[in-house]
Amino acid sequence: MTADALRPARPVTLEDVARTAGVSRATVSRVVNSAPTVDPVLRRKVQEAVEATGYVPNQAARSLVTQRTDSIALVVSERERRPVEAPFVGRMFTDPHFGRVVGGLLDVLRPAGVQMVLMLVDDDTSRRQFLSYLRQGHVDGTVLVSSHASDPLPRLLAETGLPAVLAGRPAGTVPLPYVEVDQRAGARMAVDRLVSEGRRRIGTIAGPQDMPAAQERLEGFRDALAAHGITGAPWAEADFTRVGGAEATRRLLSQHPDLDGVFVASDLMAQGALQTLLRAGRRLPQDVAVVGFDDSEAARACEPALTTVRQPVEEMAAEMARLLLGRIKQPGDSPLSTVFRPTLVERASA
Amino acid sequence: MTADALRPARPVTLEDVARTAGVSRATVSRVVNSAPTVDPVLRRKVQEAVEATGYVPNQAARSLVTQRTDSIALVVSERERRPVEAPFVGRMFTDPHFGRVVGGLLDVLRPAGVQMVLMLVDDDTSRRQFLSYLRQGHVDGTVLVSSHASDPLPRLLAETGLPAVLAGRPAGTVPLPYVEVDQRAGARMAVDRLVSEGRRRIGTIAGPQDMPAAQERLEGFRDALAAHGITGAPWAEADFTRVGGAEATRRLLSQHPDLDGVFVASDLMAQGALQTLLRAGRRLPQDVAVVGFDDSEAARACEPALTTVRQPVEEMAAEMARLLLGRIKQPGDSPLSTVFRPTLVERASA
DNA sequence: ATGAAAGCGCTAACAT
DNA sequence: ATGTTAGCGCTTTCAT
Repeated sequence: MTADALRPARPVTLEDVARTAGVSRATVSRVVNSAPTVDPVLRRKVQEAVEATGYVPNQAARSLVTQRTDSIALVVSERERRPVEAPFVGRMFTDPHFGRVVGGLLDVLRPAGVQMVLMLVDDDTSRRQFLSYLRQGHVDGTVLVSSHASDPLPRLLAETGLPAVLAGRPAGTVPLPYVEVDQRAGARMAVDRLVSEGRRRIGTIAGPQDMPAAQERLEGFRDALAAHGITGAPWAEADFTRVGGAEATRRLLSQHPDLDGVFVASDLMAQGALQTLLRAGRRLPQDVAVVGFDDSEAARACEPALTTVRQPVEEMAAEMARLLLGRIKQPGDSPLSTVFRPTLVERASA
Repeated sequence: MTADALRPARPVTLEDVARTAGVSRATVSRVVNSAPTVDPVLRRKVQEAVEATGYVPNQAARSLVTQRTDSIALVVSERERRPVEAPFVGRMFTDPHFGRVVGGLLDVLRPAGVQMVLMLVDDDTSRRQFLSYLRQGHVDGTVLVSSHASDPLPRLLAETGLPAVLAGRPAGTVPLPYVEVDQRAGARMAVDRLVSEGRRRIGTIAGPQDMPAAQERLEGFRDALAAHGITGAPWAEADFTRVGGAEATRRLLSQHPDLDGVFVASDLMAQGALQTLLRAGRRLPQDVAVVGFDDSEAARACEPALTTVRQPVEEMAAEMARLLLGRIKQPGDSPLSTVFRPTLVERASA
């Protein structure tokens, strides 16, 4: 009946394990970090001591010497909100897209033992705070989701020289790897579908034209139509929200009541577009066929279910995590971006 | 033209600031941590030196000595998925609810300078990993979102004795504070609305009956109907997803084709319910009135827009953050839970 | 009010 | 292959 019976409140350290196993701290450290050069016998002994003591390494101490934290930041950068608007974070978090990105990242990070710190940047102060956080070495790298083209953060992030990956191609030229889907190819698939369904009076609801992704979807749309000999197709701009999509569709429809096909640059906006079309008495897809973009849950929730361009969000997020971990390991490697191929998911709306 | 011109790659430390300011490290530390006992003159000097050098404290070093990390974990605990199912994380992350919780938490954590680490627990391994992570002192506290009643995590978390707050009342008796909405009151509001609209043949689509929240919504529904002299109302159980809601409604409808009102225990399920009702040829709300629960974006996306019981998700999440920060500061305080009042949001479906 | 000095727990040379 | 030792950057007694 020794004092061992009651485990002390004091956390177990390397020292304790070393004493229990009858070896030095260095050896315990080697075993814990699975260094190759350890005698199998001692290794067993240490492993048993670790088990017996319930030892868990102290990350702060480890980081202090290794200069690594085994964690990365997922940074969501949004446009500053005016004081009138409510508290609580902006659009990104209420978009189902966000959760899927988190899921894809976690899928790669967890097996690698890397934690994810979630940060929101939406004004000068939070941007400054985030940048010091980075420079402090709080995290080993960053995945940045930036939602607007005028965002200075991608460039500032690149200037830190620290490992980072962008979700989507940035607006200007930023020397940072990014992951995205081939926007033009996606738009082309949508158009081809509409045309093959016999539609000729085709319009589009585009996303915010200060965002590269939205621009490319619009350009891809036009190029694809041109390939079918159609030019000057009508379009309206919206903000990637459902309500925005509904309003833009109203504008488009009032000017072009004879539309028989619409490419909507996001499923959320398409949800709004369907509402507007239905209320305007159009039958879907008989009178107007609609193709969305994303293949989010919203597409399935639509009535009729939405034919849409699938963006493999989770796979893309997983790739971002892989790219980032790679750059953390080999900071010298040249920044390699990845572009995914979209696919068309055929449902009822077109 | 000194060597100062080119800032060294080596990060600035307390030592550097001390030298620049001509004081000891201790004094710099006091200034940085705004200790009261510092001469105003020295304080200025130090502040200037901090500014000049661009000093940022090293969190690892600080944590090592303070035993605090200024970060908390947001843990999502989900039921283990069968190997057949795809990789990538489960339901929680694709639920718009999740993003709103994140938003509410961040709203309180950011001003407090506390970071949020996102973790997913979905099997024994990840549960064990999370618990060591906690015991290692990686984070100062935990917000746990547990999605199923059989989850052992709330109890295990309580047993660590570390600061923690639960999102929603736990299944058994767990000595941990929680935040939730008054589920029964919410169900009563829904029923009262349906009854006041003249409905008498009322049914409900309940959530998974192993979840306390789902149970209480069902009980509240029955109690409220009883208060109106209605008993034996039909019900069907679903899993809080849109598809599940659609199927459950089909079952309910086939057995009770004369229903004229339905309380659906979540907006997502209500979205599915509306689809089923519409396809069954019911006019909404003339033939069947529907009331949902949550007031999520899904409610607005419904056609017709969904009358629903609003759960102030962001406010509740903010309260969780406040509770947790309080317990981190005063671990002795008794665990105080908070129950929020729901409100009815009137739209077109009832 | 300030400084000197002792660690916090760990890893990585270096020595053996 | 193993142990010894010197820090990593910071806070916090303890003197002064």
